[in-house]
Amino acid sequence: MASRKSAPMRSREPAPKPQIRIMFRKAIAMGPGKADLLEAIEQTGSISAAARKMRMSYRRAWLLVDTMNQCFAKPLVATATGGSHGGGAQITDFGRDVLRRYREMDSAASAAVARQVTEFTRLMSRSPQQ
Amino acid sequence: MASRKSAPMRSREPAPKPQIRIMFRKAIAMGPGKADLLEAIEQTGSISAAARKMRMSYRRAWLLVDTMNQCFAKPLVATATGGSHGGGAQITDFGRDVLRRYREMDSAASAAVARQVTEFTRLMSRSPQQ
DNA sequence: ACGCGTTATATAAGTCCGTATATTACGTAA
DNA sequence: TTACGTAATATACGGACTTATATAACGCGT
Repeated sequence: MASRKSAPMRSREPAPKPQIRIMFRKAIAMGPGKADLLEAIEQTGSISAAARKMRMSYRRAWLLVDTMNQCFAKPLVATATGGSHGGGAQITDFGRDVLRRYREMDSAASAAVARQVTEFTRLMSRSPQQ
Repeated sequence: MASRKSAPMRSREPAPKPQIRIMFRKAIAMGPGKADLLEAIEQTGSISAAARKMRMSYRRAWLLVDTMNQCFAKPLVATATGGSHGGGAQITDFGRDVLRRYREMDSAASAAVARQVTEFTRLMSRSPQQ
């Protein structure tokens, strides 16, 4: 038998949804994961707390923030070391603007294909793969 | 210094573009790469020739086809072994319909966010990262 | 002075994805 | 019967990504 690595595992219901990814050269400047991370940083006030909330390693979260900050004209996240709580991170006004624009694009794209996605779903498999 | 794996390498101009990915459980049932592979199979008549054309291994192309065929209600690609040319693969009528619908969704989503993407581009970095 | 929590960085280990390669099965043509 | 090109499958290897872990720097509170 083949290794079947590509076979879809049963995990959750089919949820076809368009994804918006803003590419900058070879890097993903903004996408679903980075947008969620930005919101988590805004809510928690630090990269490490956001990472814990999103169940990812601090290193990965830091790299995602680093990529975002480098891809855009100005930082989306401002960080500080030391202080009463050891430091922290906050989303900048510029970052809030980028996030808002991204969410708007995501909504617009989803709305534009909503009906087609529904029709598409009917074409997909129902029986569990062996 | 950090490993900087996430830093964007200079390769080509920024080309922000929304990507449509149709998820089926944890697998990508249809996306840009699979759509292109379907077209290559249609043009060449075999998985192996399509793989060569797309500069990917036969194994990868076969796995992508396997995933597509398992994610949908009916096969998108029909294969045959043996015969005058050793066999081959062809896109089914169902596959053509899925591909057409996917292309339509992709166009609709791109058109819906075209202007916002243009504005977004202005927010991105211009200087090459160090 | 010391402790604390975070940023920032380095290193090691494991996982996942991809290519490369080899093998078998298959059906038609010569 | 043999040769041929492809599908289908298995294994090994390498690279990229992810986590885990450790360490240093930092600045404020006690």
